[in-house]
Amino acid sequence: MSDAAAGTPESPPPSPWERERPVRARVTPAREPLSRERIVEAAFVVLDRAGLDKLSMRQVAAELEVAVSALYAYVRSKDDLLELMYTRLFAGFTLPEPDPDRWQEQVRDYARSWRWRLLSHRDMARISMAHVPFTAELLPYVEALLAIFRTAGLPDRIAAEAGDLISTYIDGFVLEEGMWQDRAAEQSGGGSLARPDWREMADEMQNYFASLPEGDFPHLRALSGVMVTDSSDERFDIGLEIILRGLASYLPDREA
Amino acid sequence: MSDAAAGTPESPPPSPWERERPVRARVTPAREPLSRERIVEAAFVVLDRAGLDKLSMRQVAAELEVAVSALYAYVRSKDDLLELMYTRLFAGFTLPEPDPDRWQEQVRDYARSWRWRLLSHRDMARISMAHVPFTAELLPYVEALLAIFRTAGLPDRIAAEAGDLISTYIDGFVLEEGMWQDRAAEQSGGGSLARPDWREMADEMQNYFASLPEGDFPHLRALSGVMVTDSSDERFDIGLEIILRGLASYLPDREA
DNA sequence: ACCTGAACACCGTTCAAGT
DNA sequence: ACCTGAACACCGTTCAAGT
Repeated sequence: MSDAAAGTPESPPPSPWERERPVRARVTPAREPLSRERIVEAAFVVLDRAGLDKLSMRQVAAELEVAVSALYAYVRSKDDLLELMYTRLFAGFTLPEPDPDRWQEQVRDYARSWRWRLLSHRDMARISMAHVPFTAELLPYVEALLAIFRTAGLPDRIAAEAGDLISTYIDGFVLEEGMWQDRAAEQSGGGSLARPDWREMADEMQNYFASLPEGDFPHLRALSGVMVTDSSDERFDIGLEIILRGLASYLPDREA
Repeated sequence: MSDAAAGTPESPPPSPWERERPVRARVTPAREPLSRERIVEAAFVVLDRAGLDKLSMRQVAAELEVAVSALYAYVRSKDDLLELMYTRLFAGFTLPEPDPDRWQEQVRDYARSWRWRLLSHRDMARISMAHVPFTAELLPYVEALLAIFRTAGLPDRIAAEAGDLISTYIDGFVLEEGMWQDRAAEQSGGGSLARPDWREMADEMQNYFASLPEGDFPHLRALSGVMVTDSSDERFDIGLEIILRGLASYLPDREA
């Protein structure tokens, strides 16, 4: 049917309740209406406060002071909500124009800032691991990363794998970071307001390794000092460097 | 108190119920008693049938034809059970004596067989990702892997990171494999008896990439043929090779 | 249009009670 | 000693009903 055929042109006739809205007789502060955005926001609040294992639709609803069932008008399922959170973590993220002479630095920058994003919300790496960025909203990021690898001159099969490899590395690394943090938190305090006591845990772990029987665990004992360090930034960069060197080995020899 | 002080020497007096056991008047087949081993076994059965999301203490109990509460005499919690499953996946796993001349092959063998172990049970990679092999039972495996890297001549900081990097890669790769399988299964059948239709899915994904607008996704389009292949074995080996080459770059130059 | 209340079919964990 | 039954405090999701 054409536009002309539809009786009222721009908008459908207002429903009885819509008509009453302009009055704005809100004595009580009248919360702003629900929306996907507000739900996702509340979900992040619950996530940071309680962790992924306690992130429930009911808790999100409570955070919004709304009945649980109300959420389902905006969100298909809990899985859907988690995917929205994953997608939102990319918001405002930018990848540079590929520069073949600086591809390693560009990948390093990407990896570091993606790690920071993951660290900005509790258990975010677990959510990230469970998703694959092949949705319409996220494909541009995949494209931009592949652009860096391909422009650098990596063979196609390597470039295709490189994105996956780097992403898995980042997610996996941050996931583990989170596990140590959780363990430190539950050890030192028990409650939610316990500060991680990160350093104390690293010391304890080093003592654990160092206390192993010499005959059975020579290598673990030897590495006890470097296995668990208090600066995980350094450990992150080392793993990243290993991957970058591996990738670089596939580059056709470049002449000056 | 000494042994002599305790009235009955070897064993405590039998309880009333223990006393009745020798009669063996079992008309009904009388299930063998519960044990950690039996519980873990049942958990694997439930896992393979229903997946991790539906693996519940109640389902495990049902599998054993026992009340849920009975499990808690053998297992501290569901987390504890998952850890036991993780540990059991290592059972019988062996790592070779480190041979500096064959370290790359040794790591390849390790990675491939660990991947096969993960693939032997549904969602096992997700369970693996959530754990760290620093328990008393699993430390020998960590030691053996570190032995390969250190004996090969890798610097300590690199060797310490290498184990983590490889393990994360394997878990992450298999995790993703599982996600594709799940997606293929729910697409092609819906029920539990649906065969994955793996190839069909790969084709569909390739078409998806190939159908993207040329201007916006030149690299994804160019790589559509290699991003999703029907043989993930090959993709696994490529990622592994990238890591191995990166590690090898830290080796002091070896003379012939 | 937008939200609530109640219900359904599940969870993990505890604990008194049975044999 | 070993297990059961019932209870508690939760889940995700649906759907008729309210305004």
